[in-house]
Amino acid sequence: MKMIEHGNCHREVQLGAGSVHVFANDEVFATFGQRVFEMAEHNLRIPRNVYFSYTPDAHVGVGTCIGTTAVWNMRDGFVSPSIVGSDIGCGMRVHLTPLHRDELKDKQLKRELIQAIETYVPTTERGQTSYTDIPLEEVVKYGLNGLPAAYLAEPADEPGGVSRSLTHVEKHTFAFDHTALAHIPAKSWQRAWGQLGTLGGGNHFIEIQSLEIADDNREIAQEWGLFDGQVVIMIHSGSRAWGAMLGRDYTKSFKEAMFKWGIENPEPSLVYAPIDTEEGQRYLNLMYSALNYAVVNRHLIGYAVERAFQDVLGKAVSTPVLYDLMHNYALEEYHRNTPMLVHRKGATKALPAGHFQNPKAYKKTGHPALIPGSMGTSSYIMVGAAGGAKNFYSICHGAGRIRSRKATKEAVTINEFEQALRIGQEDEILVNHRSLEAILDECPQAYKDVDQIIDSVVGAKLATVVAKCKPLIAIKGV
DNA sequence: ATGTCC
Repeated sequence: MKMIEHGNCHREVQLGAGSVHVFANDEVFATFGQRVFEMAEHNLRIPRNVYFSYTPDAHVGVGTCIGTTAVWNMRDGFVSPSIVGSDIGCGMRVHLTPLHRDELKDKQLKRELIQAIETYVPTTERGQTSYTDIPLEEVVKYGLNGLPAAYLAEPADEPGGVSRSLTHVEKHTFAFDHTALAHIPAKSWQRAWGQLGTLGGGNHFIEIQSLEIADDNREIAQEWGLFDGQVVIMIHSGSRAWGAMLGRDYTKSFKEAMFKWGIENPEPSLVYAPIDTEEGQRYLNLMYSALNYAVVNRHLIGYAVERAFQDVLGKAVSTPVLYDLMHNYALEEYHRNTPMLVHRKGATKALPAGHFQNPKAYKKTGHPALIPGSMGTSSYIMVGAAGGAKNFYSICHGAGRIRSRKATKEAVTINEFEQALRIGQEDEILVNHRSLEAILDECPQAYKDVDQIIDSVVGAKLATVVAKCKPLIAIKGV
């Protein structure tokens, strides 16, 4: 394998059709299997690629690895539903609480919190929305701005300003050509309506965590309203069946179009089309609808968790949002003075201080980049560094799987899972599931060591740590 | 990821 070393934690691996930039320390790089590079090689056969990279959490996915950043010029580029991935708009959200972890020591209190959260956020039923008053059409068209005003009642940062719910998010509305919505069957509308504000399964979660501020970033932490021992709410969810349906349908229609155009690729699940085609445009427009859905879905989960906190701890508890951002999408961004389509599949944008693309609230510091660990290990709140420019400001999206779901179920016992959650010990992580059997494939042993992943991102000067988030409670769907 | 093959 031909390789150029670009300095700490950054290698450029040269393959037949182009190069993949890999951001990983030596230890993580050694875990990258041959199939990951084969996938890069196949993805790089998509014409006129401008940039292709892996973050340290990269692992094999359908058509394209999770942990990919792939860039084309808007003018002559390609869009790929496979590089966006199936959970369009999947992402992270953190809400702050005024509580210190010492106020959540009581196990009974934590159990009450779990129960209260589960009354508002269905984790076992598939489509049991508690928001029957919310019109889905407004949500997919206008995102957070499509919600009834009562759901955006969170106070503004400045007197007379707009709700933090609209200012402390990556984007409150993704605008697009709504005529594309006419292609969506009634059944899909109905299913997605029934899922608004629900968590979903797999790696999705609600966690209650406590913060450890990083010494080097105390000023930014203070600016963001973070303090040592602070209890925060971290949410990981996506666009549910709405995005899954679009991913499935467009993979099929792109495949037919590729056949028609005579485009071939050795990767059977990798589909793509020029941006400037009817197929490309229709997919992009509907992808925006899924981004709108996903942002609203996480917002409603956050809204519900606040109600649960108030039920258990009193009405005075308020939980303002810190930030909401995604790690699965393709969006137009300006890089090198050129409009480009940046695909991120399991990759998180992390802009540094002063970058023009930051939301107003975070222009000065850079925006928070929210990185989940696995159940039982820490998550991280990071901030982009100037060195991130070389990777189009992409960092990791989590620990990254090291074992498939099937392999995990075969390799790890319930007892080992319990040990990883420190069940029965002082710092035990409380889980909503009575039996861990149903979520065994989500055990910490299924994931890479998140600290090695973070070390790689910091080592490559892509971002720095603002706070480490230690889990107190983990709520998972099935 | 997804009422995971109506």
